[in-house]
Amino acid sequence: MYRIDFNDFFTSAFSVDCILFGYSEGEIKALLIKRAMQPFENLWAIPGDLIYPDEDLEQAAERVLFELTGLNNIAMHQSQTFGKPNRHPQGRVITVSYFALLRIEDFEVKASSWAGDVQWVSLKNMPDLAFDHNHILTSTYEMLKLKLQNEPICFDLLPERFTLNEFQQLYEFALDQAFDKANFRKKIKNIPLIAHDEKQQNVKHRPAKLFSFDKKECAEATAQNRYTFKM
Amino acid sequence: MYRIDFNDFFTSAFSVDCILFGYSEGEIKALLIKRAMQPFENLWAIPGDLIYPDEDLEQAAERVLFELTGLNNIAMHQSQTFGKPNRHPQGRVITVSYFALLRIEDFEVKASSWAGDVQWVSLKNMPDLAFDHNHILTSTYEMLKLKLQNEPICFDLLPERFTLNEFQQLYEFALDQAFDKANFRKKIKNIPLIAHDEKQQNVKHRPAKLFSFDKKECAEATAQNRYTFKM
DNA sequence: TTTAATTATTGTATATTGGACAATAATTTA
DNA sequence: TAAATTATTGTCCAATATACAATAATTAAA
Repeated sequence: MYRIDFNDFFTSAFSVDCILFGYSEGEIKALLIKRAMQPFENLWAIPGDLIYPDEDLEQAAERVLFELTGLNNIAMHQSQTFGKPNRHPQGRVITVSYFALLRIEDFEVKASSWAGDVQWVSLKNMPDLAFDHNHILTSTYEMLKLKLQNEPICFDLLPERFTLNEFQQLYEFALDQAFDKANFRKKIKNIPLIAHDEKQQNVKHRPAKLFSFDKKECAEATAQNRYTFKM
Repeated sequence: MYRIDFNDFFTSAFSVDCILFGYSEGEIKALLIKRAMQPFENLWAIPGDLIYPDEDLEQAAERVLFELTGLNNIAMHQSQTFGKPNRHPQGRVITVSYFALLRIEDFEVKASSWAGDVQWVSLKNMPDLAFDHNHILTSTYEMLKLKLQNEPICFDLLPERFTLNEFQQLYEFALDQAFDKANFRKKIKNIPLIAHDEKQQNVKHRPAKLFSFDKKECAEATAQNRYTFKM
């Protein structure tokens, strides 16, 4: 069989595209940049970058996130890989998409060298994006919904201590679906939470109790299939 | 030895690794090859190959499958992408894993140029594999279980017409879990099946009715979240 | 201090689903 | 014709889900 030389294969690049999901004003949004360079100059796009030759994939995703937001220590989750031969006009670039969930209020985005403008855009009002980014965004949102219900990623979005209402709202925004308060609390009974004595501050009504996530117990439960995040 | 040039990102290669899952004798197995070349010569490995520069990812996965089994028209499903910088001793190779479900009896595997031997190996009896293939295999099996319960991939494994028992056995083998016949039939009520008048042939007992999968109705139902494959 | 307003939290009654198991039906083989 | 085998359907009880109501805790205004 005909085989081209091994080194001839080393003519491609790979990139990560980082989809940052957040919610505010009752909508789930993605952080987009306005491209400051060709190709697709001035079009909105998912922030991403080529991966350095000695860099791990997840490491690259976290670097892009840091450059854009200054945020460290946010876990990025792998979604899917996109590699149609002509998806990038300047060469063969296969891209791995990663996503994270963020609290929009928690930080300020900074335009970086490769981004002229940065903005949170509602998924329901998405313009035409650069490259195949509309497709990547849609697929990754599906993956978010799938993983949210099968892995303990919900806690990446919440602050260390949170109220059960905040927990519920996360599901409501992400899945775009309303839940009954009382029933939601029943469903999460097998998710290991730690109840604290501490309460919400500075609210104009009865303050809610604060909870945190029991990571140790959850790791055990996960291994034994004892929890579910299915709503 | 391959040398990294930091100024040129186009110095990496991509491969696909194809995990073929099948079942026989009450066990779920993966098709492995014995490597006929360096590196990891003589070790068992997941069949895979570098992606040609003008080749789509899925196309590459299907090519590898065809070279190994002679099978066409089998849908390959993307699982995850693995890219630790040193996972391949000869250079930076990022690999995208794909999987398919097959009926072991339906075809004969052929050793190809790059495979000295080919064998179905039970997941419960897995030796040390080449590269990071044990890790890839484990992750991909988890993805199989996840997707089986969230997407209509179960029908890729079954023949066009199948009995409800065959349908049930697929779940039992893939998830490694037994189900009650009567209850299984209740659970699949929202999966759109077409009942035929035709029956099983050449069985030594009451023949079962044959069913097929209503792809059109399922596409609609999928879009509207009206079905579930959750067991 | 009292009361209205607001939200948190818990409870209850009913409907729906899940699981164990039994009953019946259809076919082949002796 | 009967025994054997497997398919298919039904039933009872337990568990879970859903709708909705009741109670509790707190703030703010009267």
